[in-house]
Amino acid sequence: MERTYLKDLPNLVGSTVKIVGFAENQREQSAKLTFVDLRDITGKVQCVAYNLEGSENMRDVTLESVIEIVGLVKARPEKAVKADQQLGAFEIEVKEYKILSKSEGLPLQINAKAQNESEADTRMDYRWLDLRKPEKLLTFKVWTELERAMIEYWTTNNYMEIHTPKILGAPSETGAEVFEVKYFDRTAYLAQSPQFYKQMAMAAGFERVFEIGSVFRAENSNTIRHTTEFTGYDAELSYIDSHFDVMAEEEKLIAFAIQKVVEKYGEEIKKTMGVELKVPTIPFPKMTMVEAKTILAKIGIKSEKEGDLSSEEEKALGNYVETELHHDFVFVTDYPIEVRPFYHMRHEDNQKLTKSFDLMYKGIEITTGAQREHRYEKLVEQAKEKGMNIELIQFYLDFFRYGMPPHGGLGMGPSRLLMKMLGLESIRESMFIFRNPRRLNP
RNA sequence: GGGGUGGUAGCUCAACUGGUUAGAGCAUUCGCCUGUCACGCGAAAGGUUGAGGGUUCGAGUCCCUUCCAUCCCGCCA
Repeated sequence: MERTYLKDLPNLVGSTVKIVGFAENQREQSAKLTFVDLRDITGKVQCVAYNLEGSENMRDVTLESVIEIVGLVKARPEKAVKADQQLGAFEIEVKEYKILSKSEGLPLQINAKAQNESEADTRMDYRWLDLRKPEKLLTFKVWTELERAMIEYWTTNNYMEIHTPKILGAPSETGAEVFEVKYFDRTAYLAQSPQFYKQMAMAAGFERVFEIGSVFRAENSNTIRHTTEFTGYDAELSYIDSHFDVMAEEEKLIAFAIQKVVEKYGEEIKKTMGVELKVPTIPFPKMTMVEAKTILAKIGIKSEKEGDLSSEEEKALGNYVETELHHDFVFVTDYPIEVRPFYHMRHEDNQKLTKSFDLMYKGIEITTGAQREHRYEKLVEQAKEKGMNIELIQFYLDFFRYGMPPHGGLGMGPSRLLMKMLGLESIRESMFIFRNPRRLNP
């Protein structure tokens, strides 16, 4: 007998079906009558076992056990439906059931009986149980659609997908700290970014590339928006005139992807998470760092350091953009060279400023991008000025010696984007499995 | 890495100024109950109060050390 998804039950009243899932709740009404609420990936249904012969009448079903039920789909008695808020107008009259895998006493409470959600640390220890909650599952349905839409955007706009090595002979120089790994008798590094290789793709004539891959940051950061290993979305494109071309691509990409998410899950997100997800308008607001600082000064946020935004400033700017410009996103451009890596291109008329940008979303940074310096001599000069070990990065500099198109690109953190899209309280909630400086399991 | 807050049963929490045997709900096990839906009723089991040291007649409670968690800052996406 074929398994039936719970969402399809309303069309199957009167027929006998086989359903499978987790036992979310169990109510022993008597020795002869037991209710079990079954949950699968599409929904929930109440299953009624009355006086079953040759079994324990579902009294042996512990919470979260995996069970298989064969039963009759019935409209629920009218009285029962009125009283019920949680479960639908249909139920299953159990004919037979099988416990496929019995659950022990749970280490955290995951059904409606839980008065408080378990602490984050406990939930992360038992992430697979935490994720059984339908609202947590939704995060990853949304992630899937977001990523699918971005791939659709990229592939229909002539980007090629690449996969670059994560074990590197030299750090990828994003400015972030790097993990060392033993590589036979040498030291290798985990990629902080596919930066060098997506630029190599430009040298290879790919013109436009994107990559979805893991990035590693050896930073002892303990905040709700940091993690030591996360998925990065990277894009790089050739023959641009400036960083504005990169920003134009990114805003189209994000608006397209969010639109797809809203179309598919907007209602469900509103219902389960209480968040009204808006499709952002194009173009996104843009301002230079100097302009951002001026605005912040005007609204009374003191600047802690020149040429960069503190997290307080990022939040304040996010609020300002939301209330004054009615937008969730804002590009901040023209960062000074001190806070940017050597490969960012500088303005022709101001060698102190880079043709770079960060994209802020609801007060946090989700992207860094720039036009890259593609002229070999200039690049070497900037690397030296930054005190780079030229020998160590010569393999990268060589990409620029035999003709390199002008290009630029960006790196985005989807887990941060998701966190803000869905109003999650921490980045660990938007990741399948979370890593921080201390957590290596599960 | 710096700072704040916290750590009590499997989970979520309680325990007044230090005071007898550290409690409750849920979960688990057992008993009762034909319509519950956070079902209800009864019972059992469950604890080195994160760890180590100290003060005291007496420490979950006060002090020191240490570990862990969490939030904020820094770093960054």
